[in-house]
Amino acid sequence: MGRTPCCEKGHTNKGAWAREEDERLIAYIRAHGEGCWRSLPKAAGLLRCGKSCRLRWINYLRPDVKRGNFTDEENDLIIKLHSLLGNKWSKIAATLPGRTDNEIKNHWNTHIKRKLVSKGVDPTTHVSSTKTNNELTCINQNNPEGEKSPELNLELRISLPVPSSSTSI
DNA sequence: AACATCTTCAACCGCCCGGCT
DNA sequence: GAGCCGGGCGGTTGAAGATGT
Repeated sequence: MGRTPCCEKGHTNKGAWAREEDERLIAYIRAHGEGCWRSLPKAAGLLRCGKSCRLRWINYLRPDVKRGNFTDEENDLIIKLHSLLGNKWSKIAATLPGRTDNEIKNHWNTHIKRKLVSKGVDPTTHVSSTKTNNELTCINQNNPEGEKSPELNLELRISLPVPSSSTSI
């Protein structure tokens, strides 16, 4: 309550981005880099709020963003990370180069979640629904935080990005 | 062919956190 | 230490396209 909105009141565009808006945003960021999102729209001549620009750039326009076609390896990794981290989409995205938190979140909600349910696995707890109540009780006692299902026997390694020739810019 | 229903995903909303004054 | 501000995050919405009847 009482919090000022993220951008000045007045007419800002909402909804889908027009090609011209994309081009303006790309051109501005190419020229000036990612700076202050709040002042960017005005500087770039866009009738958008800063948050909208940031989201559009990060999820769609960034040159290194990979879109669609999640591989089996990526799906497996997302499932493992979700069992460890829960809905920490940005953390999960950080381990998948070129993937954004928004895309992973969408992919989880539309594809992976359903896949797990069809296999009888609870997508929230990652516990198989075929477990008996006793088994579930044991699991919960071993894992009061509910962060990780022991039976998953995860082998997860998170490593820093390898400095490679792919350093663009 | 026309309409209804379902699915997908880009984008918005509001809250939280951390840096700055 | 307190308050403000901007950035970032996660949940949710709704338009557009796909599929079913």
